[in-house]
Amino acid sequence: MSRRRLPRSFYARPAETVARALLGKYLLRRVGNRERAGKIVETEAYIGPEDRASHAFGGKVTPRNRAEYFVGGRVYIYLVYGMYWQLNITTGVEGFPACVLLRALEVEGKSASVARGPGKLCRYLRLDRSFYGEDVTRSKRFWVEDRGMRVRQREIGTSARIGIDYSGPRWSRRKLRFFLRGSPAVSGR
DNA sequence: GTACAGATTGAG
DNA sequence: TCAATCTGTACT
Repeated sequence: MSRRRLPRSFYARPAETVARALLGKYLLRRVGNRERAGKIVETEAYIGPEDRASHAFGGKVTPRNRAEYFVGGRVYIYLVYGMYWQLNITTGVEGFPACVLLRALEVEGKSASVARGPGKLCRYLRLDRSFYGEDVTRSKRFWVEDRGMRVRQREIGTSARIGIDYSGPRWSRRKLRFFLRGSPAVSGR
């Protein structure tokens, strides 16, 4: 099986494009001499300073969200509800705040629910604050691989993003969530 | 300093 | 339906 780490150029595109393109790719996490891997089946795009649902709405910069402005291919991770980590990978160019939220993985040989949902995804891959700003194009402990899986457009479902009702009708309804139709690991209540 | 809500989850 | 649990942010 071909296993190619995704290069910087993959992430140097609009968040919406990258969010779609990440479906069917694999997240790899090295823990000691073991690896944990999972196929990405659900993502969301946060597309820039005009996106009311984004932590960087209006160009806001804080200690927590500054990584969202990093060049495409770096980790923006933060804690929600005081207990769950949320993994994002930045997209586009340095200085423009856009990213993709990784919401669910399908893990071979494991229950479909093991990494179903952004909090559980981070728990399964053991990702936390120490990965803040990690460069996934270079990191030895965390990266994304293309294993040659082809995803057809019609296999991709879209919907409004989850949990961002505070962002107003225009942005909360926009279809910036992407998922592989039929995957048992896709979240949703 | 204090109050409050959040890109969620699992129990009841 | 609700509480856990804690940080960033707004406001006193």
